[in-house]
Amino acid sequence: MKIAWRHRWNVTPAEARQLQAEARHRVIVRDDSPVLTFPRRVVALDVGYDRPTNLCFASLVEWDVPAGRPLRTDTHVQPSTFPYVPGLLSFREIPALLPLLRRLRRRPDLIIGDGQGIAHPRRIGLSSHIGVMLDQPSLGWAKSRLIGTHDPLPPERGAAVALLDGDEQIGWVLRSRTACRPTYISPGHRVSLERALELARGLLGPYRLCDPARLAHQLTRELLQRVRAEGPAAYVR
DNA sequence: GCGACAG
DNA sequence: ATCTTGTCGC
Ligand SMILES: [Mg+2]
Repeated sequence: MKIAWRHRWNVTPAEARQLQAEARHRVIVRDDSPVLTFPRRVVALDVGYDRPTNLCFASLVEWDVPAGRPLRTDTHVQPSTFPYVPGLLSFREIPALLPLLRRLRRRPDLIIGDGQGIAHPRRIGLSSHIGVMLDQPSLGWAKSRLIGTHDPLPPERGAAVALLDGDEQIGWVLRSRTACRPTYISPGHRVSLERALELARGLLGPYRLCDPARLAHQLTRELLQRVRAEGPAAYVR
C-alpha cells in the first residue's frame, strides 16, 4: 500500500515525542463513510520479540469478515531498532510492519492495530499512527490501558464504558468476552468514537480478541518458535 | 519525589 | 513483549 505520510524512524525518544506532537493534527476522529460500519475486509497486525537475538517478528492478516476466515497472511523478520518506551510504541513496532504494509496490495476497509489509537498522551498511539501513515481508517484495540480512567465495567460480553482523560472521552473499555479482562477500544484514524465501538462489537468473536487480531498474534508466536528452532539465517531480511 | 506505564 | 505448568474459577 502507498504510504501517504513518511517520516524518519531513526530518532531518539525525545525526537519521537516531538514528531508525535507535530503530527497529532493529522489524526481525524470522524467517520469516513457509512459503509465502514460493516467492513468486509479488515487487516490485523502484530509484532513479537526475541530478546537473545534482538529480532522482531511481524505478522499481517487479511481477513474476510462475511466469510469469517483469513484471505491472506504475511510475515516479516528483522532486527529490533527501538526499545519499548511507554507512549512511543509506534517507533518500536511500525518499522517491522512497514514491509508488510508495502506488500499489501488491496486497500482494506479497516486496519486493526495491537495498541491504542487516540487513547494516548498525545492522541496518536500506534493504531492512529498507522492510519495516518496510510491515510486509511484504523481502529485501536489494546489489551491493557495506557492512560485514562473509567467507571466499573459490567461482566457481560459486549458491555462498555467510556474511557476518559479528564473530561475528554478518548475511547472505550470493552468487555470483549464474559468474565475476562476488558480490552481498550479507541479511534485510530478516520473513525469516530461511536463508530469505533460499533466496529469493535461487530468484530467480536468467541474470544477476548477478535479473530483477525488473534490470528495475527498466533502467527507471530509460531514464527518466533520456528526461527528459534531453525535459526535466523533463512528468515532475517 | 513517587507511581503508572499500549507492546 | 517474554520467561513457563499447573491450577483455580466461570
Ligand atoms: Mg502485540
